[in-house]
Amino acid sequence: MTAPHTFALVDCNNFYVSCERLFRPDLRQRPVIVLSNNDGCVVSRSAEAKALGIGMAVPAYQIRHIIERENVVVFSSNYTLYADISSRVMATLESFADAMEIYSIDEAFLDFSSMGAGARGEAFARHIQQTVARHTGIQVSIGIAPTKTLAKLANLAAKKYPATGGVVDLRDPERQHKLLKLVAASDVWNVGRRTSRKLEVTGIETAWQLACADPVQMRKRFSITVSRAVHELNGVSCYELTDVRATRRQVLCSRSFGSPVTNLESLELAVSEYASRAAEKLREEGLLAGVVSVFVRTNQHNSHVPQYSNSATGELLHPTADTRHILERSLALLRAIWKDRYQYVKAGVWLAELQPQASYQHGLFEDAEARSRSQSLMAALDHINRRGEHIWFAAKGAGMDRHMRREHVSPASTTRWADIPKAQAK
DNA sequence: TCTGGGGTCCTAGGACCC
DNA sequence: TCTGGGGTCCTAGGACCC
Repeated sequence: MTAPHTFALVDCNNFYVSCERLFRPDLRQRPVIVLSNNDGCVVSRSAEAKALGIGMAVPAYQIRHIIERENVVVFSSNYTLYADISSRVMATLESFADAMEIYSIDEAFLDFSSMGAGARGEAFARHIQQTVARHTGIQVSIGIAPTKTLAKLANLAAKKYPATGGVVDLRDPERQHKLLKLVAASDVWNVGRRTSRKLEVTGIETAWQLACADPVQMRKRFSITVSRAVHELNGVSCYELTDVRATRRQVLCSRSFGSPVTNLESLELAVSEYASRAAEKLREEGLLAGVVSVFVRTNQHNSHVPQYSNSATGELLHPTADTRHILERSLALLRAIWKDRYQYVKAGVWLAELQPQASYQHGLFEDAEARSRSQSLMAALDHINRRGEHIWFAAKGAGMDRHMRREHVSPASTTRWADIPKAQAK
């Protein structure tokens, strides 16, 4: 018999808001929110903002009255800052377990399985909490359990009930049952809005009822995902720790426009930008792409406007990370799906069939010399762009970012010299 | 007027093969 | 005229996550 798993899910509290507050301690008791790109939706809220009834993912314009009446502090998202703080948090967490999976910018699963019983309980979790806070200023919540799904729920409880001090150890079955009866089925990991509505029809409303369901029946009536959720709620682990970076399947770069775009030239400009950025991401991770897709769409939220949405996919001649090849193919694909007389609000570029550059065997008819020249050119390009003196290929222009709304952005406090706060000398 | 961006996994159905 | 069955692979789209 194999030893039972122990997973810890560590999740940063109100992550983006917490990052902003690091440099604005004056905002500690104030309601603060962070908006998505284009200042579109709410993506992070302080406890005070949640208390005002501001929901997650709510469009900003719908809560304008609350913002004004309650004097809510609003930030545009500053991903450079958040990524930087995130990597500091993750570096700290890494030292506490043999294996770790970075699940998102503000969450990581730690594997406590191989650690001694004493070194994986509540006291150890509090030690992790304190260390992260001391190193980064960020508060985290920690849920401990025998499956990832239960660890997620433990984390939810740690956030929901202040008396826990942000740590819940859910290894004890009695405690599991108690919690499952308190939370809704829709709070379970991988049970989204769609599935929870269907579950309700069959009389399943709480996590406990879901846990009591027959996994074989759930597999038949719903999906393998729901059946796994049932197993995991019963302490049977279906999801192992995975190395996300090593298995990455796609690279996507897309953006909504600040205002609708009607002419091909503007779309070409946007797609060029996204293709360039996607190619850069490929190179950052040492990958090559075999396939590229381009998509465009009109505003699906506005029913008064003619709707059009389309995508096109094409193979690259050889697997490549060369901006020029990806750009050329992307623009050809865009022209194939572009139609006149529509108001476009979004476009994007996908790269797929990725493989590590290191293991790539080039084809018989491929020009090895050209490939080596391409790599040198791309390396030079990346070097210059990292210095902040952006250069680009002719098609790219000065970029669509000019059109993006970003009215409340904070300074790049930790990544740009000029923006680093200065200590006052007395 | 104003509704994000970047991912993964699963499924159904079609093409194709023997 | 009658017109199988089983398998694999691929793709588009859906559901979900943060």
